[in-house]
Amino acid sequence: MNFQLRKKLILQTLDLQGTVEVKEFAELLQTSEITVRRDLGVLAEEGLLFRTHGGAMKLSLAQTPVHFTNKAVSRAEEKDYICRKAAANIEDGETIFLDCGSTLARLCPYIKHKYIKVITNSLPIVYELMDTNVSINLVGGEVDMQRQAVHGMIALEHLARYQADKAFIGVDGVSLAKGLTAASEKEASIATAM
Amino acid sequence: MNFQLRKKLILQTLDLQGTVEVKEFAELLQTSEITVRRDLGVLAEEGLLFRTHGGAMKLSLAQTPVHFTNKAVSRAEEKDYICRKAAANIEDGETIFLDCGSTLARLCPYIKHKYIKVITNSLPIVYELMDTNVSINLVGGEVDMQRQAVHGMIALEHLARYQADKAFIGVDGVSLAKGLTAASEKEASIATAM
DNA sequence: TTGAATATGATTATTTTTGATTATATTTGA
DNA sequence: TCAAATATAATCAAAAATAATCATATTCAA
Repeated sequence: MNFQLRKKLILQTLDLQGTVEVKEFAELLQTSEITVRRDLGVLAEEGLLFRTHGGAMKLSLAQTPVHFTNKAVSRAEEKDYICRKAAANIEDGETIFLDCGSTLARLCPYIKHKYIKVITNSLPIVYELMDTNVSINLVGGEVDMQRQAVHGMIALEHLARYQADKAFIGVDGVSLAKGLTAASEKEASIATAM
Repeated sequence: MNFQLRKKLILQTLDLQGTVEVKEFAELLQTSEITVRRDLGVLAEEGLLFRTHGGAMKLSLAQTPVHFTNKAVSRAEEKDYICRKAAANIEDGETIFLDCGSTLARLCPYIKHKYIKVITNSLPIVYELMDTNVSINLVGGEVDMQRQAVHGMIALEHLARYQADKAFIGVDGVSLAKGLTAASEKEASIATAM
């Protein structure tokens, strides 16, 4: 019984049962627990399963649905710094465009007490600004579940009907040669429209 | 039964029932109450549920303002009955309008597995149908914080551009003399447009 | 055959998970 | 408002799983 075979069996069982246990597998494969652990470790490293205490789970089982409030933000400190700087440029009475994205969502705590009008396509922002002084205009159109934002042609048309004092947009890349860049046409078109 | 599995079960039950109790779950999961409490604590920390005394609540139920929550709990059984009846009339492939309101929001659990297209102005509905098979078109316009819905002229214009197979609308009153009535012009205009 | 590379197993610390216990806080009902 | 009932937090201890380390086999090539 070599690694390849064990790997195959582990993944097969996982696919069938959803979970496997180290003990159970050590017995089944006639090997030691530490070997099974090592196998699971390698497979987890390869992204083929989710390692748990005492065994492993199928990836699809381990994933929890993404919700508005629960996004583990990377570079949180840097983003907060940017947001404080941005918020300092927003004054009462202004109308501002807010793009979708994790950085922009973090802007909310800094502006929620201001008497401003926000036009946005981002659902997390709408939720963050619920029950605050900010009045919100939500861009309509197709809801992109993954990005938790509204996109598409209708959204662009909606934006075209409004005018704001300032726009705060998210970008995925910055370079001297190309300037600001986005990861997809969806995001780029909204940012451009704003 | 490890943490990941318990987590999965807790979230699943929460999604289905809206609330869970520590005692109930300790028995169901064959574990101690303190372990369930710890699990709920972790999940609350991750922003996946709202912790209550003695158990936990679904975020969408807990987060909504008092007004909405109160409406949501009253006559829950009757509303669920209506929703089941309504859901039975929705078939895969259809496009439906969904009005805002507490009754309509309760329809979501019954339709989330269907392959349909929903056009709505209700934010709780968008939230409930996030990460489901349903594709959502969100009506744009002014966000009414109290109703957690989009209203106004732009919303009506947005609606006018779409056509659906069926519309499910909320009403505040029924009488032989006046027919269906709404509590405000805002709600009435959206329902009429749909 | 030798020796290096790899795989496996045993042993021991260390970490994680869980449950028991006691003190504190919250809820509920009179 | 108060007191009983209930739930929770805090602390500790035990059990289980894992990591780390080293030793032993196995394989493969020169």
